Amino acid sequence: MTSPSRRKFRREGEERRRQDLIEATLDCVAEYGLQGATLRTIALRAGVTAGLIRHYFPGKEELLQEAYTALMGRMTEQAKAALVVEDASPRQRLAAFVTANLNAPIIDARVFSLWATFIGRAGADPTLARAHREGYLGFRNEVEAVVAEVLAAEQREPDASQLRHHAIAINAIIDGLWIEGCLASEMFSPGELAAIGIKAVEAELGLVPERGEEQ
Amino acid sequence: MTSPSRRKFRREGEERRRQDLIEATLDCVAEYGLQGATLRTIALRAGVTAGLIRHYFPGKEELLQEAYTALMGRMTEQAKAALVVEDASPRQRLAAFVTANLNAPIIDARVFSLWATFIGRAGADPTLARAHREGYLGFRNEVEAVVAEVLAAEQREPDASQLRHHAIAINAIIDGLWIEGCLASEMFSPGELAAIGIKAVEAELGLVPERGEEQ
DNA sequence: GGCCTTGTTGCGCAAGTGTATAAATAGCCT
DNA sequence: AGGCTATTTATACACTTGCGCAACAAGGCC
Repeated sequence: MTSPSRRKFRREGEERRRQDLIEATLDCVAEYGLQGATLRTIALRAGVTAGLIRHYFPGKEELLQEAYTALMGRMTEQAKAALVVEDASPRQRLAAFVTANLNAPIIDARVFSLWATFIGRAGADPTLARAHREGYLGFRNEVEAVVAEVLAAEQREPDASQLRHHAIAINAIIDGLWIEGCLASEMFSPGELAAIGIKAVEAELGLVPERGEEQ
Repeated sequence: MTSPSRRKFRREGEERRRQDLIEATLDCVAEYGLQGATLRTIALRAGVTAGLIRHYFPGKEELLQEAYTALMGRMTEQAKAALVVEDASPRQRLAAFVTANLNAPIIDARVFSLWATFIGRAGADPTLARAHREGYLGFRNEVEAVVAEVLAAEQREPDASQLRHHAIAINAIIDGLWIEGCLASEMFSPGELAAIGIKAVEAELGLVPERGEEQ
């Protein structure tokens, strides 16, 4: 009676298993890199055996694709969510947007590791390149819309080219600070990155400091 | 006489071979990612057979380490080189620095792919993390020095904290624009990124536009 | 309760991996 | 020209990889 030691298991719903497998994949990529994210490692993390993966995904590549899509979706979703602030002036919304993007959970070493690992393949993988492009443009368009509101509230009427340049610059400021925050969070005191970001963004837009702000 | 078909080869100097192998490694990582950079692929690219690699490097890991070190060295060297401009005002040197960092050869898809691939492992590999930290701080200190000169020339006397914040912000602006330039160079007209960068940097420092510049 | 579907396991396979080591030969020294 | 030596090739090996497949059992249905 000692021989038939087959592993016990539970049947999970399809959506649940797919979610778990995708999450396990992201965990493995973040921790061990693309090379360390093997089917067996992923399966181990998800609490199943490797063979099961092929029951839900045609192959490893498709699993990675879906994992990256899920990651990007979550990132842009979180970022944009910071823009919906009730009862706030355009300028306050912009500041809240910057602040949200320069604090947890968007400043996060794991997410950064994932982003870098995947984006590094964008040059060779057109699918990744397009995914990034869409995410980036979506993000930038959101920024541009808020910038337009902020400047309108200041009675200024920038043309399309100026608006675009502002959006590109502000996007760069946020991205650049985001990277540093993720890579070396202990080098900055809490809220410092957000403060730097807000000042830089407001300087870019030529906004005068609000009364009560120190120079 | 037909049997002894052994591959012909040339003996190269040690330094030359090491350089070639490192370059081949970077090529493979940029093109196929860390997982695609196998010893056989690297050797093929370098025009030798796989076994030779172990004659120059203790193992694959050491080869990758040296390749990354070489890459970082080249990047920071190029970036800093843009700062040594003769007969120029501090403000002109800062503008030249921004311009140099937002054009070829620093804006380059291959270099970006390499940077992202390696930096994605920084979270798990302390060696990489330290290498980045040193490169980043060196870069930022250079920026801070120029900023100090620029502000001094404007008769302004920022304290250390303000100086640091300016350097962090300017660094972020350059990094953020660099990424976008590398990932989607065709989205920007030539010189556009540099123009955006210079304006953003000068706004951050509160410099008034030079006469002759359009708004 | 027994059956039936299918989610899940376990194992095997061919290809590819990094490493080790012996055999060959290119090129310098004399 | 001939030999010496260290660079280079070639082959072997143990291991991991993604994938295919057949057996198995969990849980709903009658």
